[in-house]
Amino acid sequence: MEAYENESKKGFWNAEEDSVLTNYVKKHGTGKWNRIPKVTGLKRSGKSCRLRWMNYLTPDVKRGDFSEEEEDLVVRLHSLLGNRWSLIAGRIPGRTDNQVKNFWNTHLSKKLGVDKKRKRKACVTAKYIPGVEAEGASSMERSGEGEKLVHESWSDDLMELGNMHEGIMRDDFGCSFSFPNSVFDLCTSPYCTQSFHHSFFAL
DNA sequence: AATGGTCACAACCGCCAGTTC
DNA sequence: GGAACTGGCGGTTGTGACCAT
Repeated sequence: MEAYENESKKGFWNAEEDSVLTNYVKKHGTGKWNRIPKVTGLKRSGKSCRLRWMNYLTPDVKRGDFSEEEEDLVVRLHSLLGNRWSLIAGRIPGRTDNQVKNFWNTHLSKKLGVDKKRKRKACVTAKYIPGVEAEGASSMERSGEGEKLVHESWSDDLMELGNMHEGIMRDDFGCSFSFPNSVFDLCTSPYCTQSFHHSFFAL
């Protein structure tokens, strides 16, 4: 494998490489990315192949400018999740984490006057609330821990949001607060769908 | 037309967590 | 238990396009 890594080509992909990668994925499916250079002869690392497929070649990936709806969604999700680009992208059909990240960095952070440094590592501890957790296993649920760090980058915006919705989130945001873990799933659970979701997205 | 600055975005890097042996 | 491997994530960089001078 080292040999492949060492002779890996870098930089932009060409049409031929795209074609080789696309054919491989069509035939074998995704996963086992490190096999691709060996099997196809592509002079790219497995990671590079994965990235190229995920961000560009996947059939359902949407190209072009973000719509106003998408932009609005990114802003709202970012205020909730911080720089969790993969989570944000997961809620925006056809958009990848890289697209969302680039869009934020080039458009929205400028537009909203976000200070990048401010967003980093505002550590908050959340408590697991038995019974509140909705369907769907979460890492917190599985861990069985009473308290666990669940998010390292809750932004100031979320703190403000929390204060505005204290019926949903508790009011002691100084260092810890109780918070349904399913919020991580961005309110697709019954609990959140009925409460947090409506409150939050009605902002 | 040439040059320099800025912008947008694709791709890379380093780190971490999960899995396998 | 731990080393090696693999995939995923967020941050950063490199490059081409565009614009102003």
